[in-house]
Amino acid sequence: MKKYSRQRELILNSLKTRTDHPTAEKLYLDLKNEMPELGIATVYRNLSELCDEGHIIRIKTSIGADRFDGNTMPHIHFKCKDCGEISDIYLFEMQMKKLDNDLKNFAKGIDAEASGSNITITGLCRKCKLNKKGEKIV
Amino acid sequence: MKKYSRQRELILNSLKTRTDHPTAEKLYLDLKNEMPELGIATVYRNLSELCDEGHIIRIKTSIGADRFDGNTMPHIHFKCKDCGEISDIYLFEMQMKKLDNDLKNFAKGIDAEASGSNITITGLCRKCKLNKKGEKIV
DNA sequence: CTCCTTATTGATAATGATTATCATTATAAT
DNA sequence: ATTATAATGATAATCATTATCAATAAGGAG
Repeated sequence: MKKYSRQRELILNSLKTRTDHPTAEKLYLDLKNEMPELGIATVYRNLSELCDEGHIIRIKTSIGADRFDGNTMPHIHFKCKDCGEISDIYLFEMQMKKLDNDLKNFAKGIDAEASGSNITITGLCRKCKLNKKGEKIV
Repeated sequence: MKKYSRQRELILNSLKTRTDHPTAEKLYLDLKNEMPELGIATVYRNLSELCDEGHIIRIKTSIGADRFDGNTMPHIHFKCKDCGEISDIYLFEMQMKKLDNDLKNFAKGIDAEASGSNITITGLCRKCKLNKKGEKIV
């Protein structure tokens, strides 16, 4: 039977309230301030469980450690090629439905049945776009 | 200055002709038959380079080692939740253009500039769908 | 409240995947 | 041929994550 734990609540709560997408280690270091006895294994363990249970989302990146996202509302991600930051992109319900429908049809094309999807757009974020412009001027 | 190497050619060639999406180790083991002196570090090294140069694609999976895809034609991936197999889904030019356009617009929504994307649909592949049906009958 | 079962923890060892190091070898220009 | 250096292969090192396990904490039952 599942038991309550302060650690798990802290981890989930923290992920639900912060809007960045921290790695397990970043989250561990941050939470260690609030709960110094916290162990890093506990963080990894709970993050994996919370993913399995669908309370949070694991984001694989092409380099480095996995990131975690407490926001389970359907959304897609944008990763900046320059600064590496990952941002959320929320779609309007209509857009999301259309996209969902498209993906389901693509899967049908190979006789498969879609149940989920993972979309990451890459490119330049707003900040890095501005930086690039600055470079050209000088 | 870039120099030719038999190993790199073998690796790239192999990936271009096979349609599965092998891990670095799988590829290494297969190629070791053709070239017994091949080292696994060489495989990892060349795979990373070939990715950087855009000749192949790295596929991150939610569990286990990265997979590599010699097919750089625009396409998306389908990963079966049951058997873990990764298949290619090719879109018609029209579909692809529409999808591309949609993604570019989503990025614009956060003032970002899209230059690429990574789409993986998850669900049940054809084979595993049939297996599931078989289970229910018995 | 106290006892008891067992889920969960934290420390750390182990693992898996990948990258770094470095002496040796292969490539290509002179 | 000679030479400069890119690339290799063996292996050590690193990084991220999971497994192990004794100690602790949660939450019934009596």
